[in-house]
Amino acid sequence: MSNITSEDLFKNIISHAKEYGFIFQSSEIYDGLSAVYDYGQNGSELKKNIREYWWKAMVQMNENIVGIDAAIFMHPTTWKASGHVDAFNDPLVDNKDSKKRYRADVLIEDHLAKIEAKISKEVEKARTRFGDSFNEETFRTTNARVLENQKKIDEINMRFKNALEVGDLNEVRQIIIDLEIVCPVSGTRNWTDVRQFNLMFNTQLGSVSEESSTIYLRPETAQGIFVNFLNVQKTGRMKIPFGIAQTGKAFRNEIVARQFIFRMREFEQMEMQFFIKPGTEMEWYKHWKDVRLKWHRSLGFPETVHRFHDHLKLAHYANAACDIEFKFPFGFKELEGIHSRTDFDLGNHEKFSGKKLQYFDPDSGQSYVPYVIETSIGLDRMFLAILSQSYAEEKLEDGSERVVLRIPEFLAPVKCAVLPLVKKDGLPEKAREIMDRLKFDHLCQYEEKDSIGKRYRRQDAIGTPFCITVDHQTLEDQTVTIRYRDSMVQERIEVGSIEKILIDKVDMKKALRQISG
RNA sequence: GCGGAAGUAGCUCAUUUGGUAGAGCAUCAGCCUUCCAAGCUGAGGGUGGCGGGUUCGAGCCCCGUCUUCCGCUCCA
Repeated sequence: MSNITSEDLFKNIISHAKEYGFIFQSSEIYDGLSAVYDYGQNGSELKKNIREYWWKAMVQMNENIVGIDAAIFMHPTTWKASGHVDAFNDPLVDNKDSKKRYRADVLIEDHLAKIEAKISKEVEKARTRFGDSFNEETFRTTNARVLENQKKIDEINMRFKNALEVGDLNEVRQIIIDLEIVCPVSGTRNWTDVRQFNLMFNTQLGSVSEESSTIYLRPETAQGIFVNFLNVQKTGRMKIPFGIAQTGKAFRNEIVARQFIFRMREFEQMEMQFFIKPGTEMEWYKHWKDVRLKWHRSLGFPETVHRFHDHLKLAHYANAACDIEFKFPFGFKELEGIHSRTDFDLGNHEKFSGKKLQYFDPDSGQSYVPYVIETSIGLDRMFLAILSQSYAEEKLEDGSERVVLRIPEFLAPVKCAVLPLVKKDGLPEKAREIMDRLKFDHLCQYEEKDSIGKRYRRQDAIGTPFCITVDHQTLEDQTVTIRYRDSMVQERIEVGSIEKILIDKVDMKKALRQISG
């Protein structure tokens, strides 16, 4: 459809996802939960297949990459070491007029700096007045105006410190109001409440609340790999370079979460941390960029839907970083990140745990903290990429319309539908017989309700790549028609050859061969 | 988070100053038997997002709340 806007298209994809059992809003009967979604009967299959394809491509196809499955709960110190506790724990306040958001502590500190500047000015004035005989120390401890300002600073500091310690955000707001701090943009004092935006969800470990300690739901899976670096390296006798892969849920308390499953509070990551010798990071960085792009391209979508986006402003842990972006209906957006994380994580875990996280290099006879190249892809985003790229509204030659999901065959939720042309004359029995054989290899569906055309359309809508139709001729010569989702072409094939043909067409092997060459 | 819009059956939508809620499609049962949706008959399904208020009476008016969408803002 050429005249459909991308906004409408995206809306249609979302309703299609719900109508055909791919994605439901979480807790919908209770009005839903914002930015949390459930995968339905078809969605969970597609998601599982994507995960499996990633896992095979990363772990099964690479001798030097192994997988783990670390717990979501981790020791709280993990997140101090990773930088998540400090970096994402700020009290924020908005100015209602300018709509600008500020860190409350920064506003107050800026105000303190202004008072501090006043003091410095007094000191400088005095210095020029008194010349060589000037004693700054004495001046600072005796001058009335300096003392008054210093007293102000101390009082504010004390008040602010207390407020933060007891977590009294109203008091923080009151400080801003009492100090008559204005917004640099609007110049007004029209402030919202001060709010704490924590990136991480926390919960209690321990059944009795008084004895319990606060732990976090992991905001990324990577740290589960880093804290197990030594365990895996030693028990697996891994030699650098080697990688550890993991898929699993992560949780982020997003301030604004939107665009369907693109940004969710609970989501699944597929990550691989590749441990290397320091100094070799740029070549490995390039290597994994190439490898990962190849993986994406192996799905057979047009090359124009992917592009690299290099990060100019780097995160605290990285010395090179880029995204593989995908052309979603709402524009190019990050799908996978490839980061050169240096020895930031392992180094910090060494510091915080007091354990040596080093690798002994037998060639050089030296130990070092390995550098890390990370590949990190959002499974839910990958799901959305495949869903939106596969979705097509078609006008057929006879004037009718169909909605079809051209999901790569080996990822499709249902691989094959078995359909008796009519619901009598022994055709259902024959179809059941075929179904019972195929189900050992693939997830298949049997359908006998409604006209054959209607059933084909239903299978198109969930992306089933093949339909096997049993008709009267089948009973005579043991042949059926196989009907292709994308072309709608039908062929007559022998019943006995169905299994072989299907396996050939839906096997993941073909795609894996493509990326391993 | 701020501003705007919306929420009626599984879906798309009606119900013209407030007077006991309807259609199409879908679903289910039966009939028909036909290789690309839309044949016939019948049935089920809604305390109008939720809570409160005004009123003799609220899907409709008012307030709150939840969810979604759009714009802004934020994003390791």
